[in-house]
Amino acid sequence: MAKTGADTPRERYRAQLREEIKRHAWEQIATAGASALSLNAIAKQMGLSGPALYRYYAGRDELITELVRDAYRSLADTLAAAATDGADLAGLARALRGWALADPQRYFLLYGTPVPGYHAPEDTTAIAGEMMRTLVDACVPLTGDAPRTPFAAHLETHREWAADHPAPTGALHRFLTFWTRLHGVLSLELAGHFTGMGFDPALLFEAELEDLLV
Amino acid sequence: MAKTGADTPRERYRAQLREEIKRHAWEQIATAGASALSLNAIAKQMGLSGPALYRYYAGRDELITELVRDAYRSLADTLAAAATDGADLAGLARALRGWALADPQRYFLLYGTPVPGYHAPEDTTAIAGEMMRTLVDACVPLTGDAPRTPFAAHLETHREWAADHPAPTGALHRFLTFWTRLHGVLSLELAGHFTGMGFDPALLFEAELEDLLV
DNA sequence: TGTACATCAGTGAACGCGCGTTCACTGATGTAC
DNA sequence: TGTACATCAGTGAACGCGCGTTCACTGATGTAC
Repeated sequence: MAKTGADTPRERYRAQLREEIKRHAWEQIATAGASALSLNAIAKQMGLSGPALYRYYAGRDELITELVRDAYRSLADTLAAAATDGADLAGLARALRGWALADPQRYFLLYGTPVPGYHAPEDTTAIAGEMMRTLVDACVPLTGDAPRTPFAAHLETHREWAADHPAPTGALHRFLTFWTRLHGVLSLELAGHFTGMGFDPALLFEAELEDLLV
Repeated sequence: MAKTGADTPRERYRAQLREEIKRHAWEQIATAGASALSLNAIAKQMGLSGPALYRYYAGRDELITELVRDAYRSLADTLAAAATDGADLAGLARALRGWALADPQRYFLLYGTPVPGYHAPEDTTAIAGEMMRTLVDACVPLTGDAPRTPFAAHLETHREWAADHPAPTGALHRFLTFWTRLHGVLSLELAGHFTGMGFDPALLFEAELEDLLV
């Protein structure tokens, strides 16, 4: 019997209940937004009293932090899995879109309105970095002769954020445009700014993607 | 003396106080985000008791609605003013960026995480439409021979949203990419997703803009 | 210019609510001999 | 297999808080004659 490890029945039960709490939390976020998330409401929904949840999370903040971490983890894994399956940049883009559409509020928890005071914990930025690496990798094969724009020159001397990645600067530039452009279409779509306009956001997304692959 | 019109001293005072309330509301939003906006807190900040504000706004919702309207109005006016001053599409883009940077939370109030239940009142969508018209207008001179992409074809038959605007479909397409791409860079920048990466977001914005003008 | 009345800004008390969180406790589950 | 003890999940009461909102009121400002 390993002394470490979470495999006593009680520990399994604990882990299971932590998951159930998070499931209800996500439901609540999807329904009313992250700012409305309430421990008491979750407890009620689970048929428990409010204080019971404090056995599983130190407080509201810890729960939210874990939700953020899980969301980053899920997105990073989704992209990594697609890449492992041989997806090219277009495939990754569609994986991203699918992930976002599956749960818009989860997307907004990562990329939506920031809470002025809040700073993400260390490890989530590490996951974000992992994600970037996956995407930059997918950008490398597409990098032909990069155009000499002022920004390209600027990047040449400002690429510390990709210090652990030997990709050509052109790939970094492509990654950034990939990220910002798709985020642009996606977030406006998810926020409902296209509703009532009549065109199909999926096609706009594909058009932007097309432009990105040239 | 016109019977209509807001020009008695009392009415001027009323209007003035409504403005002061909104000023404090914006301050509070900038500090803690829109979801933390509280009438009581505003009252306290102004040296008034809570209920006093009900002389000026029917409630929290009415205040927020007016803030949203004002934000749309401000952005639409900023763009329209730039256009009147002879700005081209690049000029409008920079006006947009300036407006966003001046008060990020105001930008996010319009384009950030949507509150799942909320629907904007009629007139704000009208202002949004006015804004689009300004931008589409600026796109017209740039429309050369539009490429025959699938999305361009789709737009050809799905352009009711610009029904009152005789612009060529190419201009509509350009407007959409203008909007989504700049929003992409801007919102990631404002949300702080570039901090710590080392490069200058302004240059990335300019690079995207450059690409848009070709 | 002065008086009588109406308007209206702002107050303080109160209501009901839900929040996060603490605490002392009960009762069930698991462990050791 | 049975007993004695430790662990720990969950409860209910309580605290303090701030919220939006209502209500009956006071007192100052403006209007009419």
